[in-house]
Amino acid sequence: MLVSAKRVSEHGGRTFTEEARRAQIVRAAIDTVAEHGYPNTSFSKIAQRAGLSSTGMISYYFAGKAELFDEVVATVLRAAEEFVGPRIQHAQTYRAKLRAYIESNLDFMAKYPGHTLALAEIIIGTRDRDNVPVGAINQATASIDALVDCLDKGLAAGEFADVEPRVMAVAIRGAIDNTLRHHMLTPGVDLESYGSKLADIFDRATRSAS
Amino acid sequence: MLVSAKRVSEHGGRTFTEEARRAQIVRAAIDTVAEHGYPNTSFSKIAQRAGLSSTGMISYYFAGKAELFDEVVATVLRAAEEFVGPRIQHAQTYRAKLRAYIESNLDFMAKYPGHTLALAEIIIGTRDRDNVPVGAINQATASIDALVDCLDKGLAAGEFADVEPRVMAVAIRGAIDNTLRHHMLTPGVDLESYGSKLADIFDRATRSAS
Amino acid sequence: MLVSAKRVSEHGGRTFTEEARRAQIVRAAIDTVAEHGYPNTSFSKIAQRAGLSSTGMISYYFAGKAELFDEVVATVLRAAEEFVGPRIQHAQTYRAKLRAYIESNLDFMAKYPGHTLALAEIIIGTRDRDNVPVGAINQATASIDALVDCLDKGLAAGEFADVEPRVMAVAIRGAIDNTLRHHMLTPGVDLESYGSKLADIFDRATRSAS
Amino acid sequence: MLVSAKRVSEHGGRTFTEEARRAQIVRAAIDTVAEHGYPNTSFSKIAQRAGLSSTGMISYYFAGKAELFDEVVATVLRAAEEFVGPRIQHAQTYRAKLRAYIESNLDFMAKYPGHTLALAEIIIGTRDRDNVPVGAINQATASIDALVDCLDKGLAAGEFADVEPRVMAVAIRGAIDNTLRHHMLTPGVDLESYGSKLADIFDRATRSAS
DNA sequence: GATGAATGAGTGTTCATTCAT
DNA sequence: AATGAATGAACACTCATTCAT
Repeated sequence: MLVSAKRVSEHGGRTFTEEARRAQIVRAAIDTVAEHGYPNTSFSKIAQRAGLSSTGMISYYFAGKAELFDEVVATVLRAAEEFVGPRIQHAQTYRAKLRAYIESNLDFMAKYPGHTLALAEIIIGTRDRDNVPVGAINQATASIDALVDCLDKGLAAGEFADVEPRVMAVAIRGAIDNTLRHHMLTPGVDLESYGSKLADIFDRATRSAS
Repeated sequence: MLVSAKRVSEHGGRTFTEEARRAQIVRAAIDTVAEHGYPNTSFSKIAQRAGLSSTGMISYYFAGKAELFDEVVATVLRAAEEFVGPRIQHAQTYRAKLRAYIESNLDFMAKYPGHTLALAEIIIGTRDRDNVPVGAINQATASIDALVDCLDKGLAAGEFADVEPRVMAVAIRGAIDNTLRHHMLTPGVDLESYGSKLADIFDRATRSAS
Repeated sequence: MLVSAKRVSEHGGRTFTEEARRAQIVRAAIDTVAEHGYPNTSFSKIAQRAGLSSTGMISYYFAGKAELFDEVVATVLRAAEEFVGPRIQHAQTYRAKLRAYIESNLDFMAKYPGHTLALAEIIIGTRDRDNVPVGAINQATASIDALVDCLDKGLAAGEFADVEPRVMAVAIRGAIDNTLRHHMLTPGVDLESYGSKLADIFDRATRSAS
Repeated sequence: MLVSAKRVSEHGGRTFTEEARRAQIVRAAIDTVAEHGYPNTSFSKIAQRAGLSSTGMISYYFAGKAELFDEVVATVLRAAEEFVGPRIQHAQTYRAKLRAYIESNLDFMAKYPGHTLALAEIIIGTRDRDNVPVGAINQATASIDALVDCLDKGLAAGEFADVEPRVMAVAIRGAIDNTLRHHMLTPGVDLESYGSKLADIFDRATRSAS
């Protein structure tokens, strides 16, 4: 049997050009959601931004609306993880890891505000056919679980005091996301300086009340 | 000229039945958004839930989609304010007011989870024709501003240490909202117990690092 | 048998107040058509302009859309006839009557531009259920017939030369109506001065070519 | 890159089939307006007549109602110009040109009564959002201006006497259009014979009163 | 593999009319 | 006699998806 001339990437047996097209569409989808909001995002707006002549192309490359936005979410999360992950791992103490988590998240937002905004819109707006916001479960819990894990270990190591890890993790994640939202509405805000201040808040919150 | 037999309420010269219908539609809209998500909410879904024969009825009572959802937002915010306001005013110190703010917000969410969920979806999903999420600005800043004011006064009174009021306010609001979101996804969570724990977190965060 | 307390006018057994309401609605309809055009004229626009609280009132006083606009047409034609008729009758020769017809028509238009505009829009736009513009037939032929009659008699009296009455009548009527239309689009035009010039044209056209 | 297999016409980068569909829809629109009148013309009536499965197809090929009817007007005017133009240019004197204008206009109407009728309805019925019948301005003034120009030149050449060009032009145009209207209502009329008689009228009207 | 064309259900909104009171 | 409320069909238009080529 001959090997196919078209090289196939590791992603579900797709060719390189196929993968490139998908990436192009995903990028256009991110930008469109960021600009128009998820409810106002349609295939035709995405196709237009991607420079495609018809919406049929999108359906050709993605099985449906759900698959496209799943890929969008995955893409943004992957980018965020690549940006944030190393900085957390590089930190020595759990307290330092917590600070790195908060600050690097805000740095990522500052660098890719559209990505983060689109992510939030899609996660909140997407539901499966049982009306359960299924994408949200995966993503939100994944992000939260990582934080919980960090807090758990820090507690065990005696670095944090008086912390209920899950409550704290949910609060931190919400604080980070809301900071972006606040930033989008009041453009004067400097996200980077917010990072260290936000980190300060939760640094203090994880100390004993003394 | 005799006084009209139809009694007119204080709301913009509308009759009682008119006001009742509007309230009925607003209620149905809240429930529909909470269940299906804002992007999947249509007039026909709302009409169906409200037991109306056609979507035309909704257009008959509301000038447009925007007016309906403006009223939804206003209704939920009014309810929240009535619930939360007195508890904050009743607290004596600013530190106590902060705790009351957090706890009563979570209590409100526990009591009317659909209201709060719908509110968040609409605020995030609604944009004006310049793609600016205009409802969000009004509401979000209003809620944030109230918190900032409380923190400012507490700082002046020497009750809080090391606080940058706006950063802190944004964080608190985000933590509260995300707690609801987390609660919706993982139904086991007890919102009321979360309230005091969340209050603890920000109580500690507003103390001096010692 | 007792006489009804409500006085009844000669118009199909309607009371005075009824007739007043109808007149009020007809007036509002004329203005609305003149301003928005016949295709954009709806009962709600008319009701609004007439100061009525609901469109139901219009349906209450008029059996349907057709009856309302029939009355509008009749009203405008009656007004025009009252304005134009005496001036024609007062003229001594048929040539003078023709001039009087043209000039007084343009004077009427100058005085009630909305009426004439609305009339034209409705006549052109209205069809019965067989798609025949039925109102138009009645009105247009009535107006044309009067002109034809005048030209016929003038011909018999030897005042006009080389005239095919119907062709001429249609041309005159069209010239008059188009002058109004032209006036509406280019507001600088002085309708009154146009009247004598238009009369000159057809005065010459009815002379022998010699 | 290879040249696309789909051939593209010169009209705004549209393909042949696209252009064909548009023409088909425009044709159906003309017929529908001629039969039902402009106010009673809807996308669904047009789609039905064009043999299309849904009104969505029309929106697919035309950006909106306005674009469709703009194209209808342009199509009819183009056809009329192609029909009328050469006959006017072929005439040697301005007096002959005037006769050619009137007669060829009526010949066109006799050949395409639906086109002309539809044109008149759309022009009269269409307004922009300031209630200005904008299409009318362009078309009516264009047609009038051509006539005015002819009369001006004829005056300068000493062919016409005692003529106020604009008044005369408006009268001629109105006479022509009204003749069509009259013809539609009373089908016995022979438009072609009307043409020479109408030309006679304005031929006489442009001679000196002697 | 790629695409332009087509589909049909769905969107919010307006319409003239009816009806119970 | 008069009216506010309600109706349901129709409106122009957009949607994600399918399909023949």
